[in-house]
Amino acid sequence: MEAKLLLQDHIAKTASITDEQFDYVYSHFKPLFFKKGQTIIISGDKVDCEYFVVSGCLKAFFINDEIKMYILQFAMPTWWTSDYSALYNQTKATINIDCITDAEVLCLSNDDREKLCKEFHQVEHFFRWRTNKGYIASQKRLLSFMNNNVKIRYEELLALYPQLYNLVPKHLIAAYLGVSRETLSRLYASH
Amino acid sequence: MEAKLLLQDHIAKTASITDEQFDYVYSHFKPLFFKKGQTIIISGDKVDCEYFVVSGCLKAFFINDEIKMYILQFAMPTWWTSDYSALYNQTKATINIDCITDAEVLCLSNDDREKLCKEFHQVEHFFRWRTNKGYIASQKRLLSFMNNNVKIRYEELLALYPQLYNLVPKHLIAAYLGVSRETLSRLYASH
DNA sequence: ATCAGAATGTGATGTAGGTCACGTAACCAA
DNA sequence: TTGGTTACGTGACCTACATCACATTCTGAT
Repeated sequence: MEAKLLLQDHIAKTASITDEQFDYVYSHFKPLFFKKGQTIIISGDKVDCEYFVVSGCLKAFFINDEIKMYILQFAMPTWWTSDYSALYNQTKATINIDCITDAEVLCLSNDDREKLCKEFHQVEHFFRWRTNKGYIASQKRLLSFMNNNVKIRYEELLALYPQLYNLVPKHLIAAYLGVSRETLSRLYASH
Repeated sequence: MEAKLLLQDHIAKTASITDEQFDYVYSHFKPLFFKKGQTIIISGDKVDCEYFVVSGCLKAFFINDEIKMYILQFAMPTWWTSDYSALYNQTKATINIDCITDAEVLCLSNDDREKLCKEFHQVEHFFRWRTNKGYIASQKRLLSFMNNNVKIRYEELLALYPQLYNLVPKHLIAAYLGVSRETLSRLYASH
């Protein structure tokens, strides 16, 4: 689907704004096209924008000791991603975001988001709900981390995102689950 | 501090509303007083409200297999708590909330929150930011879970909430860290 | 004051998952 | 086509933490 329509549909699910209002809102988004492997945010960067994924798949990840990688989020179409901690607190990025596949995203600056939220009550409403869903999902994942072993977490992940299995290399799935690639590999083996 | 003032100050940090507006907003909150050990939400309940802590300390926790407890949140004064997943999705509670100490809370129903958000743009603004901060904190805790061992997580927790050490029993701290009480005890020993 | 139930400490032992090492297969790019 | 990088599997071994068992406070209700 075209970027503009995808975003409009996405917003329409939680907020009612007119076509004219949406045109204005949309004018603040900048379409960007990335190739597989390209970097969007690197740790240490200044972070100005958040990103709405139109197509492709991104990963938001943290690198520890220059060695281990932990994936915070796979960002698929209609998902939003950024280093929100850096974005809202105006600090340097501590995580990285790059492209697992070729990707099209819509970029919205922090200033523009706040401006739009101020101008349109419905836009503020939309962003409240979006964040809310993210918060609930994050709590759920945290609980799963504490409560479930790797095998169950792996099955949960595949149930939630069946596409991932064929889309992203297994060692990235391991990095999302917070487990070594060897352990994940042995999990398959035992079926 | 008095409940009303505490809430007003808390909201004023992110949203500007007049005294008259706040009086109206506040009229939707119901003050509740609980004794140590009392239960606020039990798994399986219908969840209608969220709670703003005025004094005391609550815990939001999950029980697995009727045996193991995992603490999602210690709720201290000016914190909000509820089973947000159940509250927003209108499903039954999957977590419990009870009182670690005597506590005073202000109760706000889901319907009233949505009503107030609709009536006052600034209230919607406030709740967007509150949720945002929660989301960022949750992501940070998730990362810490993946990245750090128990000792570091324990030190992080005490750095963040020094009061906890004397306020809550150690086995609850263990349940927050997602570790057995024995392991936590041995951590102290090694100093 | 007393007694039951929490909370805490500590040893012995088990285990999930990490780390290291090595091999093979797939995928580009020149 | 070839050579290099990335992905993936698998064995041997290690370690952080869980579990179980029991002893020792501490605390709160009668």
